[in-house]
Amino acid sequence: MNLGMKIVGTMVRGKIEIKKIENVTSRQVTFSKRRSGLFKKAHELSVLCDAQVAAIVFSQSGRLHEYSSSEMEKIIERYDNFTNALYVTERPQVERYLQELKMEMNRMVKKIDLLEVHHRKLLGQGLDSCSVAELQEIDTQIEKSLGIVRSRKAELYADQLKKLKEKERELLNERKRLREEQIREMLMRPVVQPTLQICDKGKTEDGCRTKHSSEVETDLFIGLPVTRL
Amino acid sequence: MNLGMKIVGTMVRGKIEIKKIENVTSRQVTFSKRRSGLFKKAHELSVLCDAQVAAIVFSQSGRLHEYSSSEMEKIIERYDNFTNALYVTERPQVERYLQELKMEMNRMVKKIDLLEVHHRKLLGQGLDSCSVAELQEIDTQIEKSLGIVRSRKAELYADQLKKLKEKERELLNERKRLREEQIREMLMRPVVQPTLQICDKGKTEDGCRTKHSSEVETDLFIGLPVTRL
DNA sequence: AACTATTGATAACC
DNA sequence: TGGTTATCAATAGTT
Repeated sequence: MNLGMKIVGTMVRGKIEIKKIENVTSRQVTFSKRRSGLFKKAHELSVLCDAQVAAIVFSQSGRLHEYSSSEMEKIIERYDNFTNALYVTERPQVERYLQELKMEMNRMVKKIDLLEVHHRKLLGQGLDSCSVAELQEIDTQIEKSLGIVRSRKAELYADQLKKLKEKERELLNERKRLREEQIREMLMRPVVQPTLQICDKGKTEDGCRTKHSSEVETDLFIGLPVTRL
Repeated sequence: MNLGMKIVGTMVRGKIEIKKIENVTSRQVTFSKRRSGLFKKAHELSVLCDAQVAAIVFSQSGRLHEYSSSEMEKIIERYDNFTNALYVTERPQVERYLQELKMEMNRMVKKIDLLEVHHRKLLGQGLDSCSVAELQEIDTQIEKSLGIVRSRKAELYADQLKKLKEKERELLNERKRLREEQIREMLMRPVVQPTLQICDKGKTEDGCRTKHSSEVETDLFIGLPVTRL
């Protein structure tokens, strides 16, 4: 009956290209129809196949439309499980944890403040707000500390002194022992040795030179014999 | 050609009831076909109407199938915005935030430790690990602090002293002023007053008696006239 | 919002 | 799975 009204050409009634509908009214109508169609299909799928189905649609105007065969949050949570995202239901736990962290930080800030105030007072800063009684207390405290520090210092000095004395004694002993050994060696050594020469003082221009404050009258030169040109 | 094969009764080919398909194979086939149909419809909706569309489907076997016209996480995030849930995509942000908090806490812990160590040293505790140089430094610091505290104390004492002296002077001035005023009042008072009588010395047995070291020879009696019987 | 010609989807079957 | 077809469902264009 409507044959005469048919639009000429290939564009027959009902067939459309899948591309954005430019006519606003037409687009809105189509959106409404197809949206309900989509949700109907989603529902049928969920029922027929016992599947969990969710569909979320934001219209161009920004309005939210949704279908879900069961609670949407449950489905998104399940989806998140699959995609390793943060669970929606983790929120309370995360928030509790954040709360705890923040409280802990507050405690620390307070502790730092207290410490710093006291610390500064011990350093003689920010005393303007102190009463005489407070000042007296700090004075007492500092004096006590000074006493402790000084006695500790004295202790350390005494220790060091003791150690130095011990070392001195050791060194003296060592020197004595070395000197005795040297003399013994000199006396026991055969008169002629290949790598050992007796030189006159100051005659070596090169090589190691060892000098002992000993009673031995000649220096000993240890090493290769000096080649004289 | 297939007419003879038609299922008898009302259930003609192509028409089905929307209820769970019990035949497993049939259900799987239907699921597959309808799922792709759903996604196709979703896609067409998004293109035709310039909408943001997402579809999430869990098959009964637990497999995830999804369609989204743009990034799924963006869509879910937008959805969460509407429903006041924790954004799925917040996870990285939350984790970064947690990291920062923890680093901040570490910094604070270190600061507290440092402060406490120094603080204890200023209090003369835990000096065992200190070298002589450190001890000397602490000694110097403490002595300096003691100087500051004491000068502050001295300052406060001086202040108090000054204030006391001022008060004393004020009190003295006040006393002087009061006395002078009293005298002035006495001198300026008229000689005869209804309530003022001149009496002979010692003659009044009763009433108030005021005695001034003045040149006035007679005493002044202030009060009701004595009734002589 | 309702209508209907037409296309699109899909159940049943292969 | 993938293809075919009869049939029903969806919907574009219209009222």
